[in-house]
Amino acid sequence: MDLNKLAEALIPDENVKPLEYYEEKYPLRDLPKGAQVTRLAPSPTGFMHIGNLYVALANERIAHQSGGVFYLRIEDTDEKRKVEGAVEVIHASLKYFGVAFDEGADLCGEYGPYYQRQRAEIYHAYAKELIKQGLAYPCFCTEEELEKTREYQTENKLLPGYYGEFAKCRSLTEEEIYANLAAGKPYVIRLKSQGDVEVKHTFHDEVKGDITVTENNQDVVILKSDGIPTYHFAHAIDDHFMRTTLVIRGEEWLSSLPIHIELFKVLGFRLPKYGHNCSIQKIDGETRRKLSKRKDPEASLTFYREQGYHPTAVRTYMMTLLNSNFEEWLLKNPTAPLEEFKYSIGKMGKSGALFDILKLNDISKSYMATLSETETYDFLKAWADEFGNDTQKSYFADKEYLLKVLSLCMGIGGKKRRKDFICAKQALETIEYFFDETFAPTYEYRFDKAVVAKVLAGFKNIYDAADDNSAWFEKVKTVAADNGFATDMKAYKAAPDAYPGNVSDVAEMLRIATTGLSNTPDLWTIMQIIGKDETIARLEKAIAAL
RNA sequence: GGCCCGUUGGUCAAGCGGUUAAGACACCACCCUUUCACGGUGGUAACAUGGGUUCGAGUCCCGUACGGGUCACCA
Repeated sequence: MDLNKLAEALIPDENVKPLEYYEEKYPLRDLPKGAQVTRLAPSPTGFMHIGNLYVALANERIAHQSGGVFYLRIEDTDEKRKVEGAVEVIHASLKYFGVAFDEGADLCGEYGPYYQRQRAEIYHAYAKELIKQGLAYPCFCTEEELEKTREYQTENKLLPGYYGEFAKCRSLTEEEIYANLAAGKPYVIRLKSQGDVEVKHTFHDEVKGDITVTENNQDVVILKSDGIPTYHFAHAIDDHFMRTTLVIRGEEWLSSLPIHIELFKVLGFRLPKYGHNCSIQKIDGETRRKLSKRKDPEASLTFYREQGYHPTAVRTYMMTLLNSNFEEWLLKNPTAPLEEFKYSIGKMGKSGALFDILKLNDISKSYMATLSETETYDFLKAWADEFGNDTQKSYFADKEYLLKVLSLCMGIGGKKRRKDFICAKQALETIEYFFDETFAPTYEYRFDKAVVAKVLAGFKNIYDAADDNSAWFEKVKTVAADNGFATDMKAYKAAPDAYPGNVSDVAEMLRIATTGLSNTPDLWTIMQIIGKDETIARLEKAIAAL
């Protein structure tokens, strides 16, 4: 068979350039020794998974730490999954979490285009070359035919797929091929695999260590019937010409690694290094599974923006999942920028980690406690402007008042900062009681209504907004004593049964009455902030509600 | 089902043939404290399982179980 003629019939020369052209156009990058070129290559589905951030962060760290390049390539070879505006979503959401690309889609760069659909010519040039070499061929099999052989294979417990004797179109005669073409039959281009599944090699994965990989024997499709490459083929071509040195990607790719190895080999390209990371999982009843786009809101990056998690907190949490020695570093360098941490690919977990929102919350709280009240104000305001409801937005009308509230809740000026805020949404919800329009208490006391009534009334009668903190507390004690509650904690602990309760319990009643909550910052300051009239009004309201 | 990967407290995890098996989150107790927090101290709690190899195994080997991934003209 005249392979040159076949290649020309399938992919005419006028549509492609000579191979040398591409090698010259995309030269080896001039980078310092040891610099890594990494990438993120998502499909433009418009949905950004937390796993995208995870793997993006890993790639970004490696590239920038080594003085290399981190770029964005859009894998838009699947028409069905494409969504308008998806690339903006990718940029916007990753940028929000502090991940920036050096080059790539919608940015400048010498190795583009960075959209795979725009690179058709390169794929065609190399597909043509493989055809010429007899390493690829057209396949006219229909979906039904493929389905039938698959059924036969499963029935007979054979390895399913298009390979060896099942690769019917491998042995098409020249006449048959041209007849099919003349008849206008749709076809794909398949790799003529040279591999043998019985042959195993050990392969060094940057994350998993030494693993065994079997040779590929599948005649995988490299060009679909619409002339668009499959992921596998595009991956080999793109990562070669974009001069990627290290591919960190999800472990779902591990099983197609043999295909990629063969593809790089037949194309004459040098294989990049690979690291396959595990996916983030979630416990669902008894079983753990991947965080699911459909079932788990926290799988989506937009979730964290909507909840108002600080991007740095999310990034910090991702780092703890990404590198096992990160937390230790963070403990020693609590205020250092995350970039100073020496990220190491070898320290990535080998097994899938469970997503732990409690841990995220803890990290968030600690991070929020490092902000000043004005930084917090700005952060909360930005969130409220975008996601808050109207009442939450109204909190920002009186900046001075809000700042006082924030400074109290954050423990500004105290010896140690409070850690009341997790995310913007939760923060605005916890300060609701400072605002009349959102003060909607459900009073839940741990004491008899009669006792509570006496305590509240007693306090109301002697309350004076002019009292300082200690004078104020003396009055709390007075009310406590009047109702038989212990005012001396030591005495109380020595004989707890001798009293109905202690000052702490009295303070709790007052706290619930004025805020609706049993857990708030310093009560005296709260009363100062909401003011005398409001304090009295709330006490009266609470008494009336009993 | 075949192939590949994995399995240390509830969770994230150190560990690289000899350790009282770190640390963090969560939980509990106590301390500090004029109330709520913060903080401090301490505590409960783990090497999936059965066989080897070895003077000695969480660490090496084999089997079993369980979990994950994958078997497309999707990425």
